[in-house]
Amino acid sequence: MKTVDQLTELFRQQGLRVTPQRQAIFGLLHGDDGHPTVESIYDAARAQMPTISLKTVYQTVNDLAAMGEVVLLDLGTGSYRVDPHVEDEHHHLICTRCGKVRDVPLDLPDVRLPPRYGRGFSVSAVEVNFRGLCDECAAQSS
Amino acid sequence: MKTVDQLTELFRQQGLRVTPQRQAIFGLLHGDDGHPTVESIYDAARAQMPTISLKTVYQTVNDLAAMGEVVLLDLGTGSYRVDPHVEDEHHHLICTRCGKVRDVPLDLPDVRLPPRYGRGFSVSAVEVNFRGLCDECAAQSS
DNA sequence: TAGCAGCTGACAACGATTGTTGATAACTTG
DNA sequence: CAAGTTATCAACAATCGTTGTCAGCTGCTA
Repeated sequence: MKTVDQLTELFRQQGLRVTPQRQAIFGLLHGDDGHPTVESIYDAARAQMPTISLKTVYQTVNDLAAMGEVVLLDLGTGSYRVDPHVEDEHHHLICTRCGKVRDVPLDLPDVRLPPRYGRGFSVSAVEVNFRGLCDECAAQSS
Repeated sequence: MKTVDQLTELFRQQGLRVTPQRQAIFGLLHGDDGHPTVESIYDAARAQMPTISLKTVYQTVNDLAAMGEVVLLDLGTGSYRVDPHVEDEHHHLICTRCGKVRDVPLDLPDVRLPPRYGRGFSVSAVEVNFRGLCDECAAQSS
């Protein structure tokens, strides 16, 4: 994830204006190594800037995703997860109960589509999802 | 996918009643080797039974999923895909444009979570998604 | 400093899915 | 075979996450 200044510069280069709201979101994402939902970014942003709207957060996050500075993950948890970690290829570990997501820096040269089954498709990405329970949720589900 | 008669028996064993609507859905799923959406099952069912409701289809599909006779896939295409193929382990090839899904009967003994990254999680499933464009969509996106 | 592109934020729409409800239909007991 | 109980049916509306609309305003650029 780039710094606030780098993202500011990037937005200007793209002809997008840099507002205090957007900079607040940049800062929140830069310091976050998790996979926040848009809603949780919104909550954190409101702590600094009570009038910011959820729409603005969605818009900024979508702009960042369009530039490739962030990835919007749809992992079946009901809402997008914003992944600021775009530098290295990695996969995900997902708690099926609470929705927690953890990075798995897994390099899988062997995970390749057998040519026989790939006919008629041009594959551009492979994603691997490990699903299970995190310790906290496993402890709860007594 | 079990036959209509097998599913009828299974529903009775579970204490669920077998209605004509449910049997129609059983028949549609048994003859389908694709990955229909709930909506498309609804459309097909209405051809036989014009008064069936979408809610009934959802309910029946959820019941089947709870029994493990079907898997509800959330592949980021915006709606569930019903996968009647539960006998063998397999993964999926997904067209990012039209949402078409194809089975990939891939056995991946090597896709295992490195223990180092699995701490604090008990993994119960691994899913591999190959994303790309099917030939029809690739031809369209000129 | 002025002007304007375009962002902000309140509101409502949207699609997919689920909850609620009166009426109806299917199993079960006699 | 008949009656009662119970769960399903299907219409309606709510819900959730996300996106569209639009008037007003703000920050860039000249």
